[in-house]
This record gives sequence, C-alpha cells and structure tokens, in this order.
Amino acid sequence: MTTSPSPSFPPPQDSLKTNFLSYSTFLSLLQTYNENPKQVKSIHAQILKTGFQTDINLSTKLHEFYSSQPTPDAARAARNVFTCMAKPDVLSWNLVIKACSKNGQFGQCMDLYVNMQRAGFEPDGFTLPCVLNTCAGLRSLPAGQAVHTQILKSGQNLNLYVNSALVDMYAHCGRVDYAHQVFDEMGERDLVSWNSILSGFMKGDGCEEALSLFSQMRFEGVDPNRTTLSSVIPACGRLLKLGLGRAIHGCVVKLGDEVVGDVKVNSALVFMYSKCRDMDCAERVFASMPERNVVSWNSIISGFVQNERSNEAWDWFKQMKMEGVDESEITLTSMVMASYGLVQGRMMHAYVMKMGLMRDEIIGAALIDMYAKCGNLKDARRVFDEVPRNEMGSWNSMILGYVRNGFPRDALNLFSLLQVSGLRPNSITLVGVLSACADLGIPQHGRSIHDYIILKGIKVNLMVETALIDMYAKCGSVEMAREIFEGMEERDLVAWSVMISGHGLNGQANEAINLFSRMVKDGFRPDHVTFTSILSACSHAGLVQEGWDYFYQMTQVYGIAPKSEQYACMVDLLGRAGKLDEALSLIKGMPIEPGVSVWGALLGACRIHNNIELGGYSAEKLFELDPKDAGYYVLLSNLYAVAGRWGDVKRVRELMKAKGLQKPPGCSWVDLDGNVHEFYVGDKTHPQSVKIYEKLEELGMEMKELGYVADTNLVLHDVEEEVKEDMLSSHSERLAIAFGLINTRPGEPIRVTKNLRVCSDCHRVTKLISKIVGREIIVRDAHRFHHFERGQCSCGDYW
DNA sequence: GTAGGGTTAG
Repeated sequence: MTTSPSPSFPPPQDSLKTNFLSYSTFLSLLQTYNENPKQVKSIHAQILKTGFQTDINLSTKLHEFYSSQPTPDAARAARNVFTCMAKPDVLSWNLVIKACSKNGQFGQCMDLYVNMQRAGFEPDGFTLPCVLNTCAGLRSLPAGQAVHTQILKSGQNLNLYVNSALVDMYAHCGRVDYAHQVFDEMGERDLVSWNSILSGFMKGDGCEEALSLFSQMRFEGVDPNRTTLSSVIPACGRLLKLGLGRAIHGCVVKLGDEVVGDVKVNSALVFMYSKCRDMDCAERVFASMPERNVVSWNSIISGFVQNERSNEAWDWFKQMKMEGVDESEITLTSMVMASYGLVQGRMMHAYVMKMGLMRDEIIGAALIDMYAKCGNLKDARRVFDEVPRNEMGSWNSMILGYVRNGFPRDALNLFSLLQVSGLRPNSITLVGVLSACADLGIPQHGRSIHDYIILKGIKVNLMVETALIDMYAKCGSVEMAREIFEGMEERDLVAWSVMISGHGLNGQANEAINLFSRMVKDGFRPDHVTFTSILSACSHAGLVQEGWDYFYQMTQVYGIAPKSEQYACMVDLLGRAGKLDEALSLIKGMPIEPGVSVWGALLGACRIHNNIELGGYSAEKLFELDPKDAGYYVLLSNLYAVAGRWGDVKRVRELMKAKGLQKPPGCSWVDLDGNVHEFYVGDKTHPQSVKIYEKLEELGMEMKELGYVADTNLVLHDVEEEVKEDMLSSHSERLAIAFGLINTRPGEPIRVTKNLRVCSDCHRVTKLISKIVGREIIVRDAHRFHHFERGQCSCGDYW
C-alpha cells in the first residue's frame, strides 16, 4: 500500500483491463467485500491505479473499512486514504482519529485532532470519546483536562459517550476524584459508565469505593455484566472480604454459562480466593475453567506463593510450562518470591537474566528482596545497582533489606540517595526508614525524618503514624510518641499495641497497663498482638502476677488461644524473675508445639541465671527447630562459654556457619550533635581512641575501689572475635560511654544504643560508672532501655 | 463508539 496517489486523471492508458471498472463498480465491490480485508486491499490497489482515489465516496468507504480494523497496518492505510482526500469532511476526520486512537498511535491522533480544528471542523460527540481515550492511553492529565475545558467552553451537549469517556480518562490519569465528580453529575448512566468508574477505582487504591459503588449500582437496579464482575471480585480479594466474594461468586453462577466460563471472571475469582487464603476454593475454580491463559496461571501461582506454599507454586509453574503456556514477567516475579534459599534464588536470577528481563523493576525488587531474605546483602545491592530505579519498588526492597538485616545506617544512606534522585518516597519507604531510625535509637535521626515528612507536606497514613510512634518510643522519646498517638484521627489495634509496648520498653509498665484498659474501654477487642505488647511490658518490669492476670484474661475472657509468641512472653517473664521451673512447666503444658521463640526465651533466661542444665536442654530443642536468627546461636554459645564447654561452643559456631548465619559484631553508637560515632568490640579506629581507653582505665581503677571484680567467666564471652585479653573492658558499649563522657559537659545525660543485648558485666559496670561520674546513662540494647542513675538501673536487673 | 482479571516493598 505504498503507492503514492497519482494525480493523473483520466486514468492511465496502460491498465486497460481495470479501465472497465467504473467508479460505481468499485463502490459496489467495496460494499460486497467489506468483510474481507484481502479483497478490500486488492480493490484499493486497483482504485489507486485508476486514479479514483480522490473521490470522496470511494475514499470514505475505504476509510470506514480501514478505520474499523484493529491493526496498526490498517490504521496506517486509513491515514494514507485520508491524506489523499481532497476535501475531507467531519466523518473522515472522525474516522482517521478513531483509527489512530484504537491502534495506540496516540501522537498522530492528537495531531489530527488539532489539525481538524484548524481546518475549521468542530469536534463532535464522535470525535471527543476517541480523543479522550487517547488522553487516557497517554495517561496525560493536562491533555485530558484541556479537552474537557474545551468541551465545557464550546457549550456542547455532553452525551453519554462523552461523559463515560471523561470518567474513564480521569480514572486512567489517576484522578478518580475528578472521575467521580463527572460521574456524579451525569444525567444518564449506562452500564459502561458504571464499569468505567469502577475500573477507575480499581486502578487506584479505591477498593472500598468500588465496592460501595457496586452496591449503589445494584440498588439502582443496574445488573452487572462480566466486566463489572471482573472489577469487583478482585476488590473483595484485596479487602479480604471472603463473604462478599462468595456472594458475588453466586451472582456469577446465576448469570449463566457465558459468564461462568469467562476467563477474566474466573481468574478474578481465583485471585480473590487466594487473597482470602482459601486455596481450596481457588484451586477448585481454577480446575473448573474451560479456558486458561497466562493471567489465570499467574493468579493460582501467586496465590500459593502468598499463602506460603511455595512447593505447590513450583508444581503449578511446572504444570504451566508442560501445558505450553508462556510465562510473563508476573509469573517470574512470583517464582522469584517462591525461591527458597540461595541456590534456588540464584537459579531464578539466572533464568530472569536469560529471559532478558533484568530491566523489569518489579522482578528486580523481588530479586533484591529474595537476596536480602537470604541475608546476602551484597548480591541484593548488586541487583539494585543494575536494575532501573524509576519507581519505588527496588528502593523499598533495598532499604527494607538493610533494615531487616540489621544495617539501619545503610538504609538511611540509601534514603539520602533517594532524596537526591528526585523520586518521591511513599509510605512504605517511610515505614522502612523510620524503622531504621528506631533500630538506631537516635532521636535526632528520627526527628529529622519526621521533619522531612512535615516539610514535604507528605500526608501520613495510619501505617506511617504507627511507625513514627514506634520510632519515638524506641528512641526513648516516649512523650513524643504519646503525643502523636493522642493526635491520631483513627487508631487501629496495631497503633494501640505499638504504644503499649512503647511504654513497656521504656519501663513504664503502669502506663502500658492503663493504656490497655483505655483501649478496651474504647471498644477495641485485644488480639494476639496486643497481648504480646502488654505481656512484654509486664516482663520488662518484672510484674509476674500482672502477667499471669493478662494471660488468664487472654485465654479465659477473650477466648484467644495463645500462640508460641505469647507463651514466649510468659516464659520470658517467669524466666527473668528466676522462676525457671515454673517457666518449664508452662512449656510442658502447652497444647501446641513450642516454637523457636519459646525455647529462645527460656535459653535467654538460663543465660541470665547461669542455668547450664536447663539451658542445654532448651538449646537441644532449638537445634531441632532450626532457628534462622543468629541471636539464639550467640546466646547458646555464650552459655556454653560460661560453662567452659568449648567443644559445644565450637559446635554451635560451626552450625551457624553451615547455615550461612552471621553473628552481627557487637556495636554501639552515640550521637554527638547529629554525628553518629560507632564503636565495635575492641575498636581502636576512632580518632579519640587513646583518650577513650585512658578514660576506661581511670574508671576501672575507681571501680576497683568500689569493690568491682570482673566476671572472668564473661571474658570468654565473645570468643568468635579472636580472644583478646582486654575483651571485656573493650565491649563496644563501654567505649561508647567513655566517648560520651569525654565529649559532653558534666551533668549531661549520655545516650548509647547497642545492637545486641548488654552483657551482665557491662550492666554492672555501667551502674558503677553512673555512680562514679554522677551522670544519667541511658543504654538501649536489642531488647529494652536501661536508665542508669546513681548506681542503679531502671530495669531492676531484669533484662 | 465506551469498560474488565494477575506482580514488588509493610
């Protein structure tokens, strides 16, 4: 169809045969064959040869044909026909605009739209929906709004189609609010308008709106079709409304075979049941599908992944390949998530590379997450540096990877990089960096993130508010945490729980208890999480009786069957208080299999009270359960070290190594005017190192005068860090405290954060230091706050 | 003429 239009008329003499065909013959031929693309093409070729292409009637016929074909080729042909027209009319303009709009030639479409108006034609009710669709396709709100303004100015009577297209355009451009406004003002609505606005809400974050609109639609007597259903069913899934989902499933069945067999409706059902954790139903729907495509497969596969049934996800993936269905980026994202451990993860990474999909940001985010979950931050970062980073996915995975693996400072560094990249952090990013600040325990850092949120005018949601509360509480600013909590417009159970445990963490068990009562009075029904908070608050304060009371309340009043976590709190509470036998008998009486956290709590208590026998027993149980947390291995090896059982220490360390677990080195840090000073065990790299050790020696002399004798058992504590003579005296928290003493004015409190638990000897030493120097020393370790003052600690030696 | 299902980070 590349023949350029020949201006010659009458027709050239060399095509005698075709000369027999007159203008009217062509017209009737086109009418006869207008269903057959091949025939039309050959007629078109002959028309070009004979020079009839400038005729308006023939051109229009050809044009109509090409414009209705859904291929880019046809759209090009339509444009060619159009350019040949001497005097295109409104219909011709509309046809060519539609052809471009339908085939994704959005730029061309917008150009034609402008030219049409230049040529003196007013866009009508046919033109406008096409142009608005193009704006929707371009996701260009300005263009869409310009068209909208123009429509309003021209005083055109907005018909149903134009209105529906406006709704759809705003929905696609991410302005559901505008879409809703147009929708509300529409005089007449049909099913398509309803479907447009519903899908608009589904594109954004508007599942709830979509569902309430759906019920309004039903109320107005509009019957849904398969399009409506495939919009609304996933909304039930996302909101975990299994009951409503089932009801709508019933609706599907009532609508008959055509809808029951629809791929999209069925895929939506599989998705909905998967989200609601009903994999039996999901599988049943999937099995019953008369037709499946890659989306259906993705729904069932991701369903199993999200329900932590990776093995079955792999089985379905293999099945899918066997049936010859090609996977999509989304399939691979799920399969990366389904990878268990480094070996399988690397295999998927290689496969993604082979498929040339490393430019896919979501797969990238999943890969980063996979490596981070394996504790392999090097490879996570390698992927992060390689993949495109135009959206928040890869950033968030990397930031959270750092946080989860105990590298909060790297998380914050990455956040600084993000700020200069020009991207806008979302709520997940903020939750991540706030939790990094919480881990660091330095109020100034968290404060600066909070300031950033306020400065940028970022609207905080419930999740971010809760993260702020958690951060302030963990940084020791429990008052600020409480202020935010009191200022919240709405609170959920998590917010209450975080605030309760915040008080507990800061040794304010009574505040925690009061808040718990207030929560119940406010009509909240405490759940597992809330009880974990209140039980751990009791544990921090050594409130054994109160702990039992809450445990009783949980089981007897609220009928909540405690899980391992809540039992672990009780074991912790009893264990710290020295009631190890009581703790053990609680474990023995558990109706469920005690998990890692339960035995870990008992082991921790055994470590405090140096109970080798029971500790060894818990250790055996821990070995069987195969914990992934390096902390338990450290506790274990420390316990053995105290008892001098070096063979066992070695065994535990080898086990750790075999599992690829690394003990994070003991590290403490102090904030001095916004600069973080970090100290590792035996650290001599700090510029003030000499002064610090001098200070420690000086303090050591004074401590001896007060009767301090180092606990020699504990010297052997950190054997993994090549045994050093002065091990104990150079524990990171002591270096940090000495540094704080040197660099602050007398009387100022000193705040230190430590990544692991404070050891008992350091605890004793810090008490003495607070007495000698007459300062308040606040140490936050992996577990809680210790306020040292005048030789005492707020934890009452329960820790 | 207009409309639809599946993926990451908490």
